[in-house]
Amino acid sequence: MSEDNYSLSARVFKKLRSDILAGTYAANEELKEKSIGQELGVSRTPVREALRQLELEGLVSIIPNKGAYVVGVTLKDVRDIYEIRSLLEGLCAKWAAEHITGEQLAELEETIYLSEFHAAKENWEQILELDNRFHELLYEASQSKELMHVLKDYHQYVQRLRKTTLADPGRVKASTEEHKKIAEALRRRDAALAQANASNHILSTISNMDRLGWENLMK
Amino acid sequence: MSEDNYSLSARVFKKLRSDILAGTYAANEELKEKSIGQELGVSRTPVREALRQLELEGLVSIIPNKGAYVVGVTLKDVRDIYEIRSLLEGLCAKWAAEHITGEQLAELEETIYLSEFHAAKENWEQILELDNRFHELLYEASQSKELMHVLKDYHQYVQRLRKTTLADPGRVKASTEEHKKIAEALRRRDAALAQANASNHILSTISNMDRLGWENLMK
DNA sequence: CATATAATAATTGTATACAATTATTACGAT
DNA sequence: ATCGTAATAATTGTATACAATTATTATATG
Repeated sequence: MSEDNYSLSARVFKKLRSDILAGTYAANEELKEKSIGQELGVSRTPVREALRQLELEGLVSIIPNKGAYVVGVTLKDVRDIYEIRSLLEGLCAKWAAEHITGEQLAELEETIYLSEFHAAKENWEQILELDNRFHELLYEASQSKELMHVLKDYHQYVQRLRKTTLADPGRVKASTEEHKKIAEALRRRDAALAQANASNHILSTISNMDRLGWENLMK
Repeated sequence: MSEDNYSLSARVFKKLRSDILAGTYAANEELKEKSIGQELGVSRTPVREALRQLELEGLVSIIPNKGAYVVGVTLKDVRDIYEIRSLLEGLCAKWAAEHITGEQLAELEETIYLSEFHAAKENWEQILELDNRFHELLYEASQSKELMHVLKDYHQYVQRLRKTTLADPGRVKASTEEHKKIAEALRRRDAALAQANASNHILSTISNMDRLGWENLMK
């Protein structure tokens, strides 16, 4: 397990979440506190805390006095989440249009500029990082704690897929163009346009995945 | 604390969440594991598990090795959540239009019928229960695990306010009419209309709260 | 052989003990 | 008196011990 300075609970939580999302465990597989603790070299206590958190995330189902079971993430789940995100990223952009600062706008445009730079060199890691940064900036600019909270959750959720989809030159180019349109609308303070552009941006991600074939993406 | 057969962790979680949402604790107030455990007559273990869960819900902020602090729910938070819900309940109704069964539709209409009955008698408790039932039925009919998950979360979140707003004869009547419109659209399998009606239903709840004055609602 | 039931083991739930970290107090130097 | 620092206390983090519950096995009975 990673050797950073997070608590054991937090590390177990991250590890399990990542493994579940990566499909390491079969759906409905039982997660026994003892065995997981042994695998990760920790006691049951941090494992229990992690499992309780995963239950709230909906990745694990806990039956009292019985056990914790993996709730698999299906293709439909991911699709639904993108549909939900489409609406919420739209709302986020709308609110961002009303609140974004010049500084934030400049940062936003910088991520676009850098994306084009790294796209030419096919630096997929940096591109993914910049894409994350773009969206996180929008979340902050929305000035809504609640919206930021739910969107960050979903963002984590689909992180694994994003790695695949953003390693495609064609999609990166299209995605960057969509980011540009969002930024333009924000600069014009056109809330409705920003909303539509941001919403469509997520919808076109879905189309792209349809094109690539979800089955491969989900492995 | 309630004497049902849930685990201590679950009971502490519910109690703390309810207290935080009810404004029992001041914003940024520190929640010490020992004192909370003593108040509730349990050890630190279930308290810790509850606090970790509340952190994920965004109701508590945990600083490693320091402590857990209450994240207050502001008026703006609640407003934002209703805006978010407006979009998601719309999406939910759209999907429900595509998947709802005759049986579910019948149940939905029954809640409307019973609401009118209890409205006449001003049985606020039953009305709230029926309103909950109406929305939960929609969640199920959407056939989307993810949408159901997020909507149920928000539903819990604003539960306290709903008690107040649904104890107003005028609002109950209007709300029931809106439920009727949603059900009608579902019966016609008109997804777009169902979406619009459900979305507007939440928006009119916001208007109603504006009318009543949020300050009073939040106490 | 199939089934019911008692005995045993395994697992989760909770409390407590100890370790690590942070907060508070006491005390001395300037 | 103020600041810095050591000593002490309080709090969180983790592991372990014990209790309660559930699962498994063994055994008896028809």
